[in-house]
Amino acid sequence: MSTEDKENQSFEPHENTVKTPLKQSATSNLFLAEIQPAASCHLTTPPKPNEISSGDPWTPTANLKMLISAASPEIRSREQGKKLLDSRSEILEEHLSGDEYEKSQPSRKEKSLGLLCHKFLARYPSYPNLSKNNEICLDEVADELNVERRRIYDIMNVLESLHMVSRLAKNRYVWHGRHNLKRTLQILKKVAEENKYMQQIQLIKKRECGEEPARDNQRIDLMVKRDIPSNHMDISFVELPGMEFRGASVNSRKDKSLRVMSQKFVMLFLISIPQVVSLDIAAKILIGEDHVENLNKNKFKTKIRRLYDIANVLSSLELIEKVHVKEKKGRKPAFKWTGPDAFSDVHDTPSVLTPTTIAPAHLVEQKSSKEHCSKNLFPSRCKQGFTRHPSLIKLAKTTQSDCRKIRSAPSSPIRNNTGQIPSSFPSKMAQLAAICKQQLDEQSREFKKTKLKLVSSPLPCSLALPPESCLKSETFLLPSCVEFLPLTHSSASPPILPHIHSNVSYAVYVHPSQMQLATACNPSFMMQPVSCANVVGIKYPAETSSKPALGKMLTKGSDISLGESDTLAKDEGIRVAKKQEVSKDDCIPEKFLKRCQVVPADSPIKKSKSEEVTLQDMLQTWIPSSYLIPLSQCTQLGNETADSNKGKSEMCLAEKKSYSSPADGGIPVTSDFKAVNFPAFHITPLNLTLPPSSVSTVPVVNHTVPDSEAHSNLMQAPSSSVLNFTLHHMGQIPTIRQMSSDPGLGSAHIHQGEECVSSLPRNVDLKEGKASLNVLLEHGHELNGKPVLTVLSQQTTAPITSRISQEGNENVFYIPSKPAPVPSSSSSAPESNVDGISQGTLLDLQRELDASTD
DNA sequence: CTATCCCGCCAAGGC
DNA sequence: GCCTTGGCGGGATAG
Repeated sequence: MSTEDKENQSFEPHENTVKTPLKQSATSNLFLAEIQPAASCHLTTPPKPNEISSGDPWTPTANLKMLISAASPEIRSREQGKKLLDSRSEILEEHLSGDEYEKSQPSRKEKSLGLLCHKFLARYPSYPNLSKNNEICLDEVADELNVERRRIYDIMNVLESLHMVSRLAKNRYVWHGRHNLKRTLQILKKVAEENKYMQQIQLIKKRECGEEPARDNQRIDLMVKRDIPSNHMDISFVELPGMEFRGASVNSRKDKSLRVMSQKFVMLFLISIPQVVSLDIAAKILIGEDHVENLNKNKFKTKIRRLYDIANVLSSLELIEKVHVKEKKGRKPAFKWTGPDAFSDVHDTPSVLTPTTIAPAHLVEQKSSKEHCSKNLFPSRCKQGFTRHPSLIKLAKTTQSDCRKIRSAPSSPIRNNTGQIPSSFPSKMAQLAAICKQQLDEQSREFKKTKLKLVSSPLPCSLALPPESCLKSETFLLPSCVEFLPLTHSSASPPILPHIHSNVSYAVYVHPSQMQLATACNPSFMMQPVSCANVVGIKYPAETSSKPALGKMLTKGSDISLGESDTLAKDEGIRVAKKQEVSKDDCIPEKFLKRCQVVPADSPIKKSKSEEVTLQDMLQTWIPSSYLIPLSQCTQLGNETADSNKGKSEMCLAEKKSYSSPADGGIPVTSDFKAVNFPAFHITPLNLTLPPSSVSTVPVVNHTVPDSEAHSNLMQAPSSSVLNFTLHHMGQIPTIRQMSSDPGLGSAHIHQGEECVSSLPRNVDLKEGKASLNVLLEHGHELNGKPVLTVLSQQTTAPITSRISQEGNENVFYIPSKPAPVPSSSSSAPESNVDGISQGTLLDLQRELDASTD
């Protein structure tokens, strides 16, 4: 805590604050001093004057402390800090009379857990940038807030119960903010319902208010146990799917009762109507679940104490607020839920709980997560701790390994990115500061949303939205910002596809790995990377030419299954121009193989033909990390699209969507969309000098990749591809027409199964390109006369060398392969391959295709 | 007086 | 054995 912290706070003039009435100022200053020891000395006062002052005889404890301090430098430094305060205390004591001194002590309130939590929360944004380092070092926090670590643990446990933080390692947590909150609440509510908490509450209320007011707690306990399904007892910590394993290895304690208690407490609110829970009822319910046969007053008292602790934190989170309920006996302390509403049925809220664009295999994994969750919730009567599903241990290790990798990357603490409240505030001011801080965060987020809209980068609309509302969305999304950064890096991203408009041509960006994966997993779906651009032609089945469902496919949400895609592949004859010749063993990640196993190609799940299998389904299934790039109307995007999508994107943003990465090994992850403008350097591979305005019109949402970290994020590559692709299309990049071939890329482009080539290309050397483009053309024909798919990928570093040509009436287009790249270049500069398609090429292609469809 | 909850002891368990 | 973590309850303070 230093001056820099003050500087980035809007509460800078805290000096004035301490000029409050004298009596208050004493405490205030002390309070200030307590959390800001570096502050001017005249304001500082010791928090613990009675402790170990130099003249006092040493108590055994003090002696021990000294010994410990001597042994551990860290502790020593901590103790020195304390001593400093203590010495200040002495000094102050000398100058103040006993009475004054007592008054100078920070009041109990100023040391409350709630206030501490406020201060803690003020340090972090409610909705942090998930791609940044959001680590929390407990030592630092404790130091800066000038509290014992013990108190921080209390806060962390409650926050952890809401998945606002997760344990990363010893002494380290990750701040998630409220990104997970709604989802957590939904899960908790569902668990509460399954757990019949409502009945328990009613039962206890009946006991209290009814004919047996004097029932002893034991009797109630027995009643509850008898009336409530037995399997609810000993609910373990409710994990959030996708977060099960975070730091699991360091979650040594199996009985983190505060976390569990906190969750249960929250559950009570979520299922209560009205959402008011009195402490004693909560305590009784919580005790009841703990098999406390020998329930006694002390147990109850202790429970109440803990509930106060939890309630304080929840109050700081503004999830509950203190109220009093009046009863016969008088008024009882209670709390009212003021947090967001949670819809209990997770199935009904796919946009939140269920990935909207998940691949089929992921559904299976998600189910596993749910099972895992319920396993923890209902651990078959034996007390079960924080356990890991055995089948996912390996994945967890991978994830953690990735976590470590990420953590090892240069990063700085986020401490200052939101500013801190100057600690030198009276409690009310500090609370106000915390609250204002949160509001500012909110405003900041709103501002980002607005900005996002202005750059015409609409987000994918919620599945809950009527598809029509998104039909005009000319945007596509880059990989979603996986909520948990390590996962983001470690796994393929979920496919975030735009709402496909049948009248719009699309290109599909496929991540190189996905290219291989898709072909490996389903041979019937072949893609051909066309050289530098890795343009892959996908033949869309003719049977689906009447695709009314293109726009509504998103409504299927999580129902998208392999079966659909498989049906599509088999029944409707997906064919691909070429199959990339790749050794599966070489390039198929284990995860994906797993997926393939989980969902065999012959999946019996089939959909009736009446139910349209859509292009998007197909993509989601086989190219989970693909992105649709609308080819048409790009030039109109600037205004119309932005306007038409303004509201939609807002709506989309309003709800925190969670998507699961289909390729992350089954660990569902959530994502949060954020608009990030293309950093200028994304364009650099082309050596373009684009005015910001040009970039701003690019209807691209590139989230998760902060500019500063783009270099380390795999997902940034698509950005450049996409951007340049769009720029090509928009004609902002001069056309380069070249013929080339691409023997490189380590993958041979074997032209096979090409049934649709109706004419030979002018340049025989470019059969590969021809095949690919031929398919492309077919796409156009079959989707309302528009070309639909061009699959872009990026694996090369060679410059743009492609060309499109038209082959008479057949409209056979070429995107020839590029010249053989330098073998070693394939891994050097992924962005430079952006140039895969010549600038005017796509534009030309579009024009020609448009013309051909007339 | 009750309500509230700070405080820190001390044990569990990991390294 | 040290350290982190957190259960726990005494007892102080607020109302």
